[in-house]
Amino acid sequence: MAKMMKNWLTDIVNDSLVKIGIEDAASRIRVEVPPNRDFGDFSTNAAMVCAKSAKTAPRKLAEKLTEELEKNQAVEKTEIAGPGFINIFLKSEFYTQKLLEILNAEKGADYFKYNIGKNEKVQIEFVSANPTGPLTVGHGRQAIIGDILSSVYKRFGYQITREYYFNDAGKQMKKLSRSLWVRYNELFGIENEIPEGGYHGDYIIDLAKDFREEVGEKYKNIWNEQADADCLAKAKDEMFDHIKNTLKTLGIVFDVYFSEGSLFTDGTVDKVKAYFTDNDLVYESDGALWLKVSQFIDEKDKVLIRSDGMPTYFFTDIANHYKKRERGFRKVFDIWGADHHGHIPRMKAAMKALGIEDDFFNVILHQMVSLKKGGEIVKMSTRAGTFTTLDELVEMVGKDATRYFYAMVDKDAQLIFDIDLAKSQSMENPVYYVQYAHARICSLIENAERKGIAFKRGENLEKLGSRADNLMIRDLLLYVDSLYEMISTNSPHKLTNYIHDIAAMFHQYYNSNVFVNPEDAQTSNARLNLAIGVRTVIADALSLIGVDAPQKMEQI
RNA sequence: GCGCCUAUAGCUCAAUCGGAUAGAGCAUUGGAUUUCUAAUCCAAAGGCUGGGGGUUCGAUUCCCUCUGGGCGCACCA
Repeated sequence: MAKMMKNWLTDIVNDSLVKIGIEDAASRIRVEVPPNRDFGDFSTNAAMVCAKSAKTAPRKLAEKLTEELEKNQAVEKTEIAGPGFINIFLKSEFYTQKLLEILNAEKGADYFKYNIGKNEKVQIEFVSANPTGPLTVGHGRQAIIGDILSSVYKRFGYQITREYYFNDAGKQMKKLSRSLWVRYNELFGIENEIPEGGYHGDYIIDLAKDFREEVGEKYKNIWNEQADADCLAKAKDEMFDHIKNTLKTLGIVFDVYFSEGSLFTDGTVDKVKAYFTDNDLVYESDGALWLKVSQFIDEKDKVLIRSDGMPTYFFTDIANHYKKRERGFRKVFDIWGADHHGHIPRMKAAMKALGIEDDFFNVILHQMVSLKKGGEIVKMSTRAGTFTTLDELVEMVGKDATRYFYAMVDKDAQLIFDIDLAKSQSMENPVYYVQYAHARICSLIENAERKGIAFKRGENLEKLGSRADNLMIRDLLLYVDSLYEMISTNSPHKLTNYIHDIAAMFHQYYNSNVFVNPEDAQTSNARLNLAIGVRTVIADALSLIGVDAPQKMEQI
């Protein structure tokens, strides 16, 4: 199992601090990568942070600290800079030893594991679109965020369930079946109105044609319960197949598709209602049942059951989360678009009302996605049928670019997807930059074999040791750190940033170092080992992002 | 009116719980043994980090305020 480099070094720095008589600094000191590679391999702010309590000038304290630090076996030398930064250089032997660990790992994934989750059951719920139409580019964003986070949480030892929550009963589904029926009848020249809030999209027309093939004229001008049920079944099944297929093209498979309806049939909804009633958390007013959320947060009370007897979305979602807790999850993450953020406080209030632990319910919010076409931002609406679907997007730019592009933008920033750009210029997409680094290394190995240099894993590493070698390995060692940083902020873009940097480092290294030199087989082999270390990290990162790591790049 | 997110190079975005000279890609300009695959590399140019205050050794980051953009404020989901 890999160590997190920064933590490991922070411990070393802290040990040194303790030895010079400074305790309790562990939580405040940090080890970072300096902004300029010439400064050092790592740097720490320890002397600056501790100066006040030690009643010593930062640089003076730094002198004492570096003396202690240099006693460590891994440390080559230290330097004091600026207001009191301590820059640390580690020994080449340390780096080659670490490279060996990466190389000797039978599978990269095992070496890069870091078990902090302790097999805790965690659920990540995302997409969760009702089967009323194709997925939009907005759904795509949470599909990718959810999928990548799931993979990385798994890597950190959590038992992850990828869950899709859907409602295939309610009011919207009724409108869906009626919309289909209207379109079906149009095929016979019979005009009816698509219901208010119904579905106008072209995909309904396609469905209608299919439906006519299947049932002929059976429901021509006939609307009854049977027609409703058949239209609903047709629309729902087709839409769900379609959605699942879209997700599959993006490489996403859910562990559980959870039906909202089951919360009613298995008694969960009744149970939650009884709990609220018993604990005096609800009251009736205007014929509706209200939850006293105002007891918990600064908001007005909310309706659980409408005056017509139908439960609200709020209520079923409370039941959904109650059920999640009952199903044994210790923690859940819901990935929601920013348009749902108003829902968060009241859900938290409901969790409190139910006596569920504060850290159980978590929302990962992402900002909205819009499309740019012909230089203009396109507004999208599922119900009006004016949107670009996720399929269309994947079709245009491909799975890898779609995933990478969604992942690389901070979830808190709005994502504007420029369709024309994605279509016209593949060079625009940084995914190729990373993939190319991987392919380049593959071809290096091939080339070495052609020139009679048989690759020997883990040998000749003593030939490494240049500054460039050390820094390349240092960056590889920061991989697990970057994964950890990613899940501690739930931000997939940290990973794409990291791996882009690795690719850049490698491309630079490649241009100034010869890998395959028949006249110096030993150095060649050492560098090939380094290259394979890089490839291992890139391949692993790309697999977490869900992007292919090609052996060869097609030339443009 | 209230709440959440956001504002960084011409464009799309980074910047490690407050750190050193704010970095990449694309676009522009000039270069790289006709290659270990040039989807690469090197260099130049491009910034009062939306405006103004504050906190401290130090602010793109934290606080206040103003302005612009997105999204919410239902007996919709």
